[in-house]
Amino acid sequence: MAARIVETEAYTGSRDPGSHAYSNRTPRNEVMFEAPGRAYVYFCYGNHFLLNIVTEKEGTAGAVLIRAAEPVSGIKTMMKLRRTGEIKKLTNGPGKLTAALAVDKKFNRADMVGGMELYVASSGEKKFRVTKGPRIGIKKGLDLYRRFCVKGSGFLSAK
DNA sequence: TCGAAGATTCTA
DNA sequence: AGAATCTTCGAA
Repeated sequence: MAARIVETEAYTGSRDPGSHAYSNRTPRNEVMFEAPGRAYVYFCYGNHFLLNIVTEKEGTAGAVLIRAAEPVSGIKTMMKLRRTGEIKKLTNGPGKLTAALAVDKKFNRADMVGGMELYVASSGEKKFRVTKGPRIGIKKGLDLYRRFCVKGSGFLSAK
């Protein structure tokens, strides 16, 4: 299965109050300080996994949260995993996205560049507009406009 | 060791 | 609008 990422949010380390890596380096956010291109998967609210991609060089905390995507292939499988028949609800939220792609804790720290099971690749597309705005679902760092989405996509997160 | 908070989602 | 649900972190 594959999906086209349409919405992301950036989280940096020490300067970003909304980031997990803001205060201290802990076992959980450890991955954010490691080599770029890794996956940072984190379990939240007792029910949901959230998928991030580490972006900054080793030693500097930074990651990009994948908030929403547009299903491209393997849609049947995703519907099974998500238990819904509506394509638009398959991956239009960070927790839903991980459920649809079967991403869980075992992918934490996984290589997303050269990885086999989970990886990111360029679609080659260059004709789309990106809009930015305040991030969603957090209470700190709202003054930082680090949410980026593909303008006009019908697969953006619900909130 | 305990309590509180959290980058969410679904249901009533 | 509110609950479900559980891991993680920081304080005691």
